[in-house]
Amino acid sequence: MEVIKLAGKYVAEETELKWQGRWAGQGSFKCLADDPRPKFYCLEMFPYPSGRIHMGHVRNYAIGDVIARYKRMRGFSVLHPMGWDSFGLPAENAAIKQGAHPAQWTSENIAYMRKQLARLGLSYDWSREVTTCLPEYYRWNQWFFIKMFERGVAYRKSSFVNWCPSCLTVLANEQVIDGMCWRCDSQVVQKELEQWFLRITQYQDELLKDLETLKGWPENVTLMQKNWIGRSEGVEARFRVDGTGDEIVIFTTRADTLFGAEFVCIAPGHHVAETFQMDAGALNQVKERYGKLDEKHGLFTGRYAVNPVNGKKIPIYIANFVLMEYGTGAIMSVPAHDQRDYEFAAKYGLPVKTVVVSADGPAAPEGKAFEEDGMLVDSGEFTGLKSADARNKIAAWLQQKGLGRKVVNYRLRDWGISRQRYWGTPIPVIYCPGCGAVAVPEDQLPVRLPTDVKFTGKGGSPLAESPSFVNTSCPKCGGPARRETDTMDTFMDSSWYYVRYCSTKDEYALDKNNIKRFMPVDQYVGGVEHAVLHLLYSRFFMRIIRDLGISDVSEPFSSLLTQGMVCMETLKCPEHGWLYPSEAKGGVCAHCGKPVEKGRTEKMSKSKRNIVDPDHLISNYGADTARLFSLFAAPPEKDLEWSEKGVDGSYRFIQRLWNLVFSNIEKLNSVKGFSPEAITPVVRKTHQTIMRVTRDIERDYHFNTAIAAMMELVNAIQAEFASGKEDLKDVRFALEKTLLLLSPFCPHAASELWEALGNGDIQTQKWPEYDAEAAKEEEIELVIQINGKVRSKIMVAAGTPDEKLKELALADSKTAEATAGKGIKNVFVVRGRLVNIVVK
RNA sequence: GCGAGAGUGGCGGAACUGGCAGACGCGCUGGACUUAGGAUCCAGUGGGGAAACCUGUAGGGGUUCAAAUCCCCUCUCUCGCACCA
Repeated sequence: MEVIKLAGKYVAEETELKWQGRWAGQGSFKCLADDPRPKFYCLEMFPYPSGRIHMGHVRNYAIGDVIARYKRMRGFSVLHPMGWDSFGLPAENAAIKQGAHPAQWTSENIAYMRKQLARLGLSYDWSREVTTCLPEYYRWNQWFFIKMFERGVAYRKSSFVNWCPSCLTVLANEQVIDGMCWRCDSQVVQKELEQWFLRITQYQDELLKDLETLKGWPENVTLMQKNWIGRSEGVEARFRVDGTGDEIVIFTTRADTLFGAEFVCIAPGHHVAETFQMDAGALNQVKERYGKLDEKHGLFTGRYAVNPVNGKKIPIYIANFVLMEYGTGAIMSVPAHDQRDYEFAAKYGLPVKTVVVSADGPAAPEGKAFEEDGMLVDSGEFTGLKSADARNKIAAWLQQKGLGRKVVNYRLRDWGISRQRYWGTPIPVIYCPGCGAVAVPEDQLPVRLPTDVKFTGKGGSPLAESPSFVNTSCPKCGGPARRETDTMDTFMDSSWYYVRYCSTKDEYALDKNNIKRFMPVDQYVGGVEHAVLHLLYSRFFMRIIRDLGISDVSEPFSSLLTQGMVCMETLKCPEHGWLYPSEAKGGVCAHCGKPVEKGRTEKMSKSKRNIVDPDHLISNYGADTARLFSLFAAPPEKDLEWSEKGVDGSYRFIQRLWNLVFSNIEKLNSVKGFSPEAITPVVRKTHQTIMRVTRDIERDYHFNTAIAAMMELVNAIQAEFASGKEDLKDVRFALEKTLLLLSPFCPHAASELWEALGNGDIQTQKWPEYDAEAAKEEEIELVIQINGKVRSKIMVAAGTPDEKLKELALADSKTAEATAGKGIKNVFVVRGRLVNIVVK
């Protein structure tokens, strides 16, 4: 090893394995709850164990690891755990395809990926590892479910659900994207099933309001949650159905347009629709187009509704664009002031009555509804009021007459958690013919997944196929009973795992003291794709945990960093389609020799084949390079474009530093223990670099500029050596500080070089301090502008007063040249930087 | 359609509260050392020009002594929501 080093060749693997072995052996990253130092909880979103990590993981975990290591050096007791979000469909699909049991498939994947993470040198406390598919974890999912069931937060109802005919399961609304399954892109259909729901809507106001307290979250994420919750204030108004005793309750946010209602539209599933005698075929047509975006379809019911404000009889339509799930499933249609109603009225030849006019601004363009607020006309006693005022007065009027009331509506719906799948947490409920749905008693938890299940992939819940699982006795009356055979949405698992990490594997899962010690998470790092799903469910769960008296915390994640995607150029062969980079060497297709077309840069994905395998990357360059490049190529929140050449650059930087140390190792070690005697340029640069790196990390983790600063310093050190006039004490000082700064980014190389300088373990070192005085330049370059254009630059002593700067600038020969014959109108001085002379 | 964000060299990206545009890296050009170089080191590198100098941060206008940064308009791209009444 020594020989290799002296030959000036940086060999990453050897060094990295050495340090990884040492850290593991010493338990370097164990976090103890009774540590007297202040805590810092640094968390990255745990992965689904799909088999191998991808570059997105590398980036995510590199970011988190730098933060964890930096905070350790800053004197925090850092909790930095890792685990596995290990329930879910792929394991089951693999079982159907390959016959391996999901448990086996999953644990093999975990074993492999754990090694991959270790190979990256990530500083995790593995004694807290969480694996959600293990009974010791998922029993707590069941426990939470029971607690929610007892409190009425978990409940059962029959409802139309989003059904993916390919995955053969129910999807949450959040998992339906443009009418397609989020996982397999199949068209989602509606199916009626008995389902378990969690009453997240009970917390909707709080979840909305507390978004304001999340100062450490990116605004776009809180905004997405806000829109998702979708609070809107309006009124419900009751429209009597003429000739029957029925009523249709509509919801509107525009009570000011009530006098302009020309018809009423109800959703195809609305209960009043069933009372009407209608052509079944025509009704079915509307139903088929329900929720489809293309065109509006309606069916006149032959009935009329009575507008409560003016007694006007208006036709009732069943319309495909009215959603059953939102509001009351019925609307009043005001074609003059709502674009959708306008289009509907145009299609079916219905009247358009204007009741709001613009006070001063422009009227609506021809063929469009006027949707702005304005002043009321033709609205009885409310005529002449402004919209906002009218909304209040009309609402009050309705309320007083018992014809309506003010309401607040939410877009958010309760969370359906039932899944007709095997590889998830069994829902701990027993159905007894006498007692109904009964929760499994706590002391009988966990309800384990049975192992005698066949994976056919055909319909229904696999658990129903296991008689030993299904048949049981009622916990209440002891009579024969059946178990619930659905399993839970896997988002349950990830909604509270961060709480589980607060205790080690051996400790009680919900230890209050541990949770108090570590919660909330100080820094959470993950992909923006979880902006609503996982992050909203977690916020909901934390409140459940709070209300169960386990914690005082409401918000689980104080600060959130959403890292950008890892992208790469796509390559395409006209004949063979997408190509891996290795199939396109030399710009031609490896299969047919045709020139390769370069496509646009897109998120790395297997289907587009624009991927880099972390294993290859690490075996070619090492973990330090992989980490360094993922942090250097872009700031964390932005997308990162992967570039092989860029990786070379990062590798070369480490190598340069490495060579700098080892080719001067004896000289450097001859001054061990000495400090610089004066503030020489390289010493000053060192202080400046510490300042910059610290600032860049503290300011939203701008690692890319922090790394750039370190590169500058290394370049400066190199120049010192190259000059042949280096002061050994100074360069040793500079190198040591560089290694300390670099150690969170490239921990292995930094450790090795630190040790080579005779310094022991860098892990135990503090983050370096800088001396602001020493960082100050003695001389500054004063920029002299004439009329805003740079005309000259002169060196002046730092701290020169403004008056003197002005004098110097005016005395400058180039200034004289440029101002010759022109009168000086004004002179502006920017302290210590610039003088701008304004001439005629 | 609504909402959010972004547009800077050949490329990824810098530029703190308006004050030298292009840090750092890649690429490229020239040179050194070499049997060799896709290694390493040195120098150069926004565009135009021999030079002084001119010009330049998507496009157009404005504020200012001074604008990538602030204001208005236009264009393009990315993301989120999308018949939510």
